[in-house]
Amino acid sequence: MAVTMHDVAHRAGVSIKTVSNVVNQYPHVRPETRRRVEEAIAELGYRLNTTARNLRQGRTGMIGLALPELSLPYFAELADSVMRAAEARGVVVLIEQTGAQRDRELQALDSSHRRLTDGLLFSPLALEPEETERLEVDYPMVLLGERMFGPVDHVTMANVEAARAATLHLVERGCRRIATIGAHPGETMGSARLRFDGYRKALAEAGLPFDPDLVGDAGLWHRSTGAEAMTRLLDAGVELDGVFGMNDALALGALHVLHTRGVAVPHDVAVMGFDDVDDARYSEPLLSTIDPGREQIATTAVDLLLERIAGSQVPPRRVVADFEIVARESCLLGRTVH
Amino acid sequence: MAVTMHDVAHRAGVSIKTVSNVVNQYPHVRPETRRRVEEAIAELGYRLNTTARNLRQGRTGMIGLALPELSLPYFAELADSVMRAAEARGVVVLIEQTGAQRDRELQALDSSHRRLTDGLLFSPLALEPEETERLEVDYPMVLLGERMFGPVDHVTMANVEAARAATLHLVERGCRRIATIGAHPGETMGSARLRFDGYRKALAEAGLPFDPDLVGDAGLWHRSTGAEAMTRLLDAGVELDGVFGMNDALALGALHVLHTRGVAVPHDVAVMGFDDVDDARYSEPLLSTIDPGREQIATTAVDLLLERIAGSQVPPRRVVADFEIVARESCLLGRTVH
DNA sequence: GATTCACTCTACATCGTTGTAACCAATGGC
DNA sequence: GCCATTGGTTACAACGATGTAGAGTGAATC
Repeated sequence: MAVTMHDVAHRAGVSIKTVSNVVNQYPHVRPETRRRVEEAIAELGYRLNTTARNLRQGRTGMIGLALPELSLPYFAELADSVMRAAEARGVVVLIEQTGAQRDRELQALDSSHRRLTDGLLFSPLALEPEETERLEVDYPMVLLGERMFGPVDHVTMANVEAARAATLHLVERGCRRIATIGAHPGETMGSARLRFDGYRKALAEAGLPFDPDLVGDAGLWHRSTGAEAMTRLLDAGVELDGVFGMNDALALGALHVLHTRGVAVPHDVAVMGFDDVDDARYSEPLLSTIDPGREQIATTAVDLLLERIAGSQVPPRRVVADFEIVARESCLLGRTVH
Repeated sequence: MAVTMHDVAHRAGVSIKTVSNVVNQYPHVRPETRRRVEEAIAELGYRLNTTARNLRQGRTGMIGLALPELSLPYFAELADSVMRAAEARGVVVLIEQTGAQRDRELQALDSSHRRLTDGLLFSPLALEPEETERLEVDYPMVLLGERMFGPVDHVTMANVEAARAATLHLVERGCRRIATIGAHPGETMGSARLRFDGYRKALAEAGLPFDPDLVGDAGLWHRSTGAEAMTRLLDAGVELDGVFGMNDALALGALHVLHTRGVAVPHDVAVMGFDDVDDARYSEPLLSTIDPGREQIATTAVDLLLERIAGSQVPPRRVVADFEIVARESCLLGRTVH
C-alpha cells in the first residue's frame, strides 16, 4: 500500500537503516549513497510515517492547547500564534475547547487526548483558584492566563502594569475623569481584578481621585456588555473624558455607544482598549489599545513546554510578557491641544 | 516508564492479547477474566498508547481541518462544530490555518500533517477555481465552501437559495428598495457571486427592479468594510429601505453606520445578515440573519470523510445544507405596519 | 607492518499495540 | 460416542520506523 522505508531501501540497494540515516540528516553518509536514496525517495514518492517514528521515539510530536473558546477573538489569535510558534519548532498543536466550563476544563486535564500529546498548554477560565491541586498532573504542562496559579510553569500578561500604563496614557493625553469598563466586583484574582488594580494604581499615581461612579461592571467581556456599561455611565450623567475598556471588545462596544450619542472620540472622550485584537484595527475611529505580547506569550509558552518535555526538572517558572501601548486614533491628543 | 499492556497482563495473570481484548470490548471474554483485567488496569493506572494502536491499525484517528483563519468568526464557529462532531465519532481534529494564501493552501494539501491525519476537510479561499486538479490527492478529502469544485465530496451552503430567501424576507417585511453589501464584481464563483445571484433572483421574483446603485462592493467581509460600503450608499443619497449584508460582519458594520446616521432600524431600514455568528445575538438591534446550517455542514462533512476513510468508493457526492431564516429585531415588520 | 581510528553501512532488536492462527475445553447434534 | 462448533485464551508476527552494536573499509599513526 503506502511506500515504506523498506521499499526505498530496496530500490536504492541499501539497508533500511541507511534510508533512515539519510532522512534524519545523519552526517556520515557518502554523498553518492545519499543521492541514490534521495532519488529512490523521489521516484517512489516516499513520505515518512510519523506514527511509527513517534512510537519508536516515545513521543507524539504534538502538544495540546486547551482554551475556553475559539470564537473569543483573543483566544483565536492566541491559537494562531501558538500554532505558528509550534510549527517553527517542529511540533503540531491539538486544540481543545473547554467552553469555559469547569467540568470540561477538568476533563481536558485528563482526557484521552493527553496520551496523544507530549504536553499541554492550559488556559483555564472556570476552574477555581483554590483547585490548584488539580494542576498536579504527571505530564508536562504550562499554564496560561491569570485565573489561577499552581506548581507548574506559567506565562502571564503584565495585567496590572499594562492596565496602569493604559490609564496613564489617557492621563498624559489630558484626561482627568477616566472611567473603566469590565469590572468584576468581588473578584480576587483574574484579569478583571488585576486590570482594575492597575487602573486604580494609575489614578493614585496621577493624583486623580478614584470615583466609584466611573466604574462600569461587565460580567462577560463582549461588545454588547461594553455597550451596555457605557450606556449606563452616560445615562447616569457621570462626567467623563476618558474610558479604559478592560478588553477590546468592551472598548469597541463603548466606542459604538459614544459614537451613537454624538460624543466625539477622541475629542470629547478618549478611549483605550486592551488585547490588540484584529478588530481594533478596523474600528471607527481606530482603537488605541494595549498589545499584551500575545506573540511572546505563545512562543515562551511553547518553549517552556518543550523544555519540560525534553526533561527539564527546574522549579516552576513564571514569565510575564512585555506589553506595549498601541496608540491609535481613539486616544490622540484630543483634549490637550485646545 | 509508562504502564503498558504487558504490565497489566502480568498483573492480571493473563496474556497481553486478552488485555487488548478487554480494552477493545471484544465480547468473548469471561466476566471473571474481564474483571481481573479491569482491576489491574485501575490499579496500575494503565492508559492505552494511541500511537502504537494507530501504527498497528494503519490509521491515525485524526482528521485535518484546513481553513483560512480562526480569527474569522465563521471559521472559528465552524471549527467548533467540526470538533464536536468529530469527538462524537471518536476522532480528533487537527486544525491548520492557511491565512487564505494560495501557497499555504497548496502546502496544506501536501504538508507533513497529511501523514498524521487519515483525511482532510479543506476549505479553500485563495485557490483558483481553475486549479481543481490540485484537489486530486491520494488521501480522503472533503471540500467545504463554494470557492471551487472538484472530483471530491463537497459540502456547501445553499448560498443562492438562502440569499434569495433573505432578500424575499425583506420584501415580505415591506421593503421595496433593498440594497446589498459585499459584492465582488467580476467573480464567477464563490460566496459573493452566489449570494448576489440569490439577491437578484429574489428581486426578479418579487417584481422589483434591480438597481446597480443599490449594490455595495466590499472585498473583505469585515465589519469595517461593511460600514464603509453602507456609508458610501448613504452618502450617494440612494433611497433604500432594506439592506442585505452578505455576511453578518458586513451587516453589523452597516447597522453601526445606520445607527450613527440616525436611521432607525428596522423602522426606516430593515437589515438582514448571513451566517448567524455569535455576535449577531449581541448587537443593537439584534441582527436578523440566515443560519446556513453550520452544525449540519460540520457533521455531514465529518461523516462523508469518515466514510471515505473507511474505504467508500462511491462517486463524489455533493451535499447542500439546509438553511433557516433567523428573524430578530433588525427586520421586524417595521415598514408594513404603518 | 601492525594498530588505531574515523567513516560508512548493515543486521537485529525494539517501541506498544492488534490481527491471525491455533490451541484446549465445553457444548450440541446426530 | 464421535465430529463439528463455539467460547476463551494464547503465542507469534506484524505495523514502520530508530537505537545499538558491530562489521568492513581505507587512511593515518607509530
